[in-house]
Amino acid sequence: MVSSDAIVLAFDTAGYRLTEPRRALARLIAAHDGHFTAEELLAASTRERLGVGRATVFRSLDILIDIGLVERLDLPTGEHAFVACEPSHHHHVVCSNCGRSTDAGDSGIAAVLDEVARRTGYRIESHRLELFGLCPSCQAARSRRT
Amino acid sequence: MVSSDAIVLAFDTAGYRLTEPRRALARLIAAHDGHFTAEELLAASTRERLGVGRATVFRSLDILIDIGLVERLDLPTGEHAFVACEPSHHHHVVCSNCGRSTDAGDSGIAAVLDEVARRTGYRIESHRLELFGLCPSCQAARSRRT
DNA sequence: ATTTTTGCAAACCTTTTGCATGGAA
DNA sequence: TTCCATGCAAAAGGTTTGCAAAAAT
Repeated sequence: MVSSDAIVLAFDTAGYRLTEPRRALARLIAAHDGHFTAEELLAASTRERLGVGRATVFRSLDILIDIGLVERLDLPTGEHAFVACEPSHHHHVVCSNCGRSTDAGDSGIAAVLDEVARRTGYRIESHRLELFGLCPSCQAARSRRT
Repeated sequence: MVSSDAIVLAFDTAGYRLTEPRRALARLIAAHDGHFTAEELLAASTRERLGVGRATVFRSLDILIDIGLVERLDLPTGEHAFVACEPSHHHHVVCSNCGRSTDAGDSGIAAVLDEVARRTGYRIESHRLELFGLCPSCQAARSRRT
């Protein structure tokens, strides 16, 4: 969970101005505990009459991705979505039912990268790992229903 | 490397009709050894005057993804691209310089999935791993130039 | 003869851009 | 007061859809 303040602070630290639209988006993003699309963010801002324009949503997301506070996801459907995250490691498990996401830590991925480099001769520069599945509470809900 | 014939055969096996546009696309896809976008495929078909329409390109790619002969990639830039692949394992290393792709095998990913499931409690249903880096020949080319 | 597939063009959806205005430093 | 950021609306991409014609079975 990333706090609204952390996002605002990150804008500041990175040398961006603290504007009302950015504060508003920080709040909206922090309020989400799962992934969200740009459109959803825009819709939320419209719903609460925050008056943040479409372009600003995209521009802010770009900045946040740059800063490392938001990560872009590509859902299995091909849709683009985003999740807020701590600016360091980089893997999430996303619940395919409720959309909530959880940090997956390293879990041995570094070793996989080394192994792939060894086998293929490629010099690995970047990677993306996206995991989808049922979170514990959706599993429970599902078995309750059966 | 996937052959044109293998693709045509796969259409047949899966119960789709063997049409001229599909044969043509099979040839074009097999001719690519790196990743390609839908637009590039369309451009290639136009260039060779194969008269395959845009819609058919997208429709055929959808089918091939379904069958498992083509995989959708999301490049670090956010662009959608595709690669032909054997219909089983599922990881590629893509050269960030020339676009060529190579099979990365399993390399311990199954173990990572187990570890993530154990740590997070999620029941992992699917995952996507995309690796980007310099292929051996681009590495060589680069060091030659310095 | 029947059913699938196709090409075309238009519709759609998402993201980006240009530019004058407004706000932060 | 200077420069960055915003909103708007239009443009640009990329993908999908409706439909009548053409091709495969």
